[in-house]
Amino acid sequence: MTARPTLADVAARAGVSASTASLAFSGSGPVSDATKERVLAAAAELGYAGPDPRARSLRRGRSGIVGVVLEERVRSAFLDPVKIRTLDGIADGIAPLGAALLLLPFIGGESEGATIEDAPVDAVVLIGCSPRVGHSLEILRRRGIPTVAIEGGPTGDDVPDISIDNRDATRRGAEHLAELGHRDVGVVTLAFDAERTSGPVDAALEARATTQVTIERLQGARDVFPEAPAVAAATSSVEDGRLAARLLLADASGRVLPAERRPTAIIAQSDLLAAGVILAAEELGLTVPGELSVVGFDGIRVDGLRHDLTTLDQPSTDKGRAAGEAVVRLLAGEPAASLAFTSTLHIGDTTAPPAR
Amino acid sequence: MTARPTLADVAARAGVSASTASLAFSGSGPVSDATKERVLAAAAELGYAGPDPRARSLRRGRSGIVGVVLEERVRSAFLDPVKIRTLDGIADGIAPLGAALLLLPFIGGESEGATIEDAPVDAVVLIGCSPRVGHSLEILRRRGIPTVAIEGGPTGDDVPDISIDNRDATRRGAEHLAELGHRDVGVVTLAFDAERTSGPVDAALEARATTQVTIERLQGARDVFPEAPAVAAATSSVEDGRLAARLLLADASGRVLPAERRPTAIIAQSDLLAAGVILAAEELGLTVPGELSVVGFDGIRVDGLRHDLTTLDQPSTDKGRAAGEAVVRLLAGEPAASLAFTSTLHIGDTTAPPAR
DNA sequence: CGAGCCGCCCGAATCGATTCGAGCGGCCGC
DNA sequence: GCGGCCGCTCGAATCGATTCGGGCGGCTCG
Repeated sequence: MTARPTLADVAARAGVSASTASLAFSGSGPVSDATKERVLAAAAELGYAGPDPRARSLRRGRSGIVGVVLEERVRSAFLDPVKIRTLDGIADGIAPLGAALLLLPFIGGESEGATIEDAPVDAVVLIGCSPRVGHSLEILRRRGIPTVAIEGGPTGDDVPDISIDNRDATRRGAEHLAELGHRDVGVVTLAFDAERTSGPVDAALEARATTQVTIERLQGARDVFPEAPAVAAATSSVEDGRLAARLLLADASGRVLPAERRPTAIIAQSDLLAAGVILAAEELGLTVPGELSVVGFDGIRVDGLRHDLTTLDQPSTDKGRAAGEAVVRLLAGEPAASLAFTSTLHIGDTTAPPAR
Repeated sequence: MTARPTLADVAARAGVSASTASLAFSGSGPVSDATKERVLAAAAELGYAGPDPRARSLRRGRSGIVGVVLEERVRSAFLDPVKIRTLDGIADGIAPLGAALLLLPFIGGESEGATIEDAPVDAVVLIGCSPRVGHSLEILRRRGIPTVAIEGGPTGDDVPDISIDNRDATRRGAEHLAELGHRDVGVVTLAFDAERTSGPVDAALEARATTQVTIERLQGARDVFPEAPAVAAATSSVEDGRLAARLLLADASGRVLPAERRPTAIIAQSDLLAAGVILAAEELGLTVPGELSVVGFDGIRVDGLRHDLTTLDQPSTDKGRAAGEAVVRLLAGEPAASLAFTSTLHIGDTTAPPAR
């Protein structure tokens, strides 16, 4: 009695065949009420908990699960408000499927268990801003799993990409700084490559960049400030923003640079990075926005930040929802197109005319 | 060629049997290097993407997936910082498994797809503070799925429960108010039952309560203020906190009650509710903490709240991690015990001596 | 009264991989 | 030179449910 009862056991007890028992459970086939009742009664007596989802999904070819690839440690994804909003939107978008969301860890780790190469999913959403999208796409294409990307960069015709106007939006932020009178502007960027190389951005790094978002946003800044020095942060976090900003504002020994040798404004490619930039500035005795203006990207509220950040407000939830809806369409066999949203410039209290 | 190749196709092409091909892939069995290479080559030519996870999990009896039951809409869970911290901890705790996390929607909806009764999971974590735990437990027990609860209330010996000192902690918060001189204290509670009945709490509602956390925290408040009136909120949100607080602070027409007829302090059972209480107070023209002291529970930072909330800081992440570790132990066939953490009182700027 | 039809149930194939025991050469040792 | 052992490969059973075609008995209509 240790083994869990199977449909066959139930059928035997009810005195019917396994096929009939199956029909009785799924309710679809032509089964007399009396028989169905007998099967249900037998199931109750045996403590049968319904068809095994593993067997069912093998047979049906559908598992009712949609994967979400976070392309980084699950835990750090939970700490990123943009990701959470996006997840929220995805959950909303796939609601008509009634499917559950499987959080897939980044690949390349030493994980034993479920990864993108090996998970029972009907479809997958790649949440980008990541250098690994290319590799993931290849695996999914090979497995023949319908896929939707969010900020995936160039994905090919078979994979709809939900994105925003990264370059235009950043340019609008840069123009806002230019109008205030800023001329010396620095940029703190997201990661460029899979190794998440951090530090000053040079031509070599730009050349081997694989993250579309980083590049587009940098281009937007360069559209207005072609000479702007840039520093890459390893991750989108307050701490890495702080470290990157110090490279723009202080010398090697950690002393603040003289006013003529440091930027009067910094464009950060995420709000978390911007919060780190502000933190670094204040640590160095610089006031914001008096001595340093800061522009972020995302439009989230950063926990613990005392400022109303000037930033580019992007519709994260809408992006997620659109991705979810695209998944639904793909699973229905319909085509799904790529889609681009627009961000709006929110002017807070972290930007002002430069002191000099 | 439309059909995806199977292991049998690969085996045929490599000129070996399916069993040998399987061994070649899993790498464990005794297969000569030459054969393995031939199989791998054949797989590459055919574009075989590895064993089908559905078939594999049917045969192996393991899916490499751990379910997390949020017991409410996925989207609202993402909006609750406590849940997110807990998820973060769970992801950390099950890391040695390399398993992915399946977000299971609350049950009872009209979902077509994966739910707790019907999802290919190896184990499940129930995240509680919810009235539905009892029902969920029953289903999982029936299915024979190892389960760990977080704040699940009485779960039975087979299901470890990870909890905190709800009653003691709330009592410490209440004592803090008593020491400040408060005598008239109100309580805004979480939901009591599956219907999430909101409004004034009476004996009848308490009698049919199914949510352990709500009861324990209420008891903690009553330990110090036995007569404290309580109002239940439908969900742990700022808005529902606001609505509940108005029932304690205003009359039916929405006018603020005279000082002698309203509490000088309110104990809220979550920080989000506390934020709503503060919002309600300010809307009614009451100052915090001057005319109303507010105590929360959780120790999160509430987005947009301008106060440093006095609250009971609970180790949400640690709770999640402990739950994850318990899952690992259960899956290894080892016993896992229940565990209780303790919260610490954080005194912020929302509590002060009463005005009168 | 007989043919046909309809409703209900059963058998068997199938989904795709894993795993255990058996078999088959070849090589080593006696 | 022969028996035994070892290493590799293969067959077949199995995991548990779904599904399709067929068949059987009863009812209806001609």
